[in-house]
Amino acid sequence: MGVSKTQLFTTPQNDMATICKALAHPARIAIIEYLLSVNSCICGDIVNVVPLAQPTVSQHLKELRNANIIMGTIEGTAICYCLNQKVIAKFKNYFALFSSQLDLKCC
Amino acid sequence: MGVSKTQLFTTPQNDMATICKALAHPARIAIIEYLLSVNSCICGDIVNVVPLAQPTVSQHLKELRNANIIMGTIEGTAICYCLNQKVIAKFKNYFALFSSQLDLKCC
DNA sequence: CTTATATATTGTAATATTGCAATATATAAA
DNA sequence: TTTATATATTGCAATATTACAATATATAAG
Repeated sequence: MGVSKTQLFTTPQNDMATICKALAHPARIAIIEYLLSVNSCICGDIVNVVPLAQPTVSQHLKELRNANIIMGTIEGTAICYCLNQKVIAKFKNYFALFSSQLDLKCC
Repeated sequence: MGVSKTQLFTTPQNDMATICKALAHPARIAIIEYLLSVNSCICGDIVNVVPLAQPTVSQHLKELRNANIIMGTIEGTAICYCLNQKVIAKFKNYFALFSSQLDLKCC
């Protein structure tokens, strides 16, 4: 039907899927890499970092905001964007847990 | 247009986006969690673990296979599924790098 | 107030994803 | 060979995603 049956899964499962979905596009990966590379919040110029049209970048930023991966605050004509450390850390811890369980016996 | 402009981004960026996309559904997260919980390869019964119809589960397994996150080998009437430790580890290391860079000065 | 700049929203077309019934395939058991 | 079991594939409808032109909004500068 085109709609994920989210109600059939646990909240943590849905949470992880939501974060992954927000990262499931190279433009959004590029945005996050840029935010990490400057090691601070940045005001403006995200549009220049991503090789897509301005409305498209704005749309990708919105998805990252909706997933709580970044936060934006208005700063004059520009908008200051920051990573949400909590969500990124949560994500990292989840996969650290994954890989710590990865001493499988076969294959 | 509905197609991601992957050629505009780097290979690592596209790789990460591809892995995230494969994990961007609670059913696929559930499948991976199950594979981790049994701490081995499992033959059969994945369909019983996910509350969706058999063809739908088969489709989700295919996507995980295409993204190289799991591998399946035929074992009689069943199929043995295993996690691909390399890809999971790559993913984990990527986000470990992310979080190690997360000592931002502001926000 | 007017103009320039930065970002968001709307509308729309192309394509992808999700879910499942129906069906196919392939091996094991009888 | 026939039947049962496990998994995959096909076809289709509903919905979501991606991209961008056009337009809107909002602040700063003149």
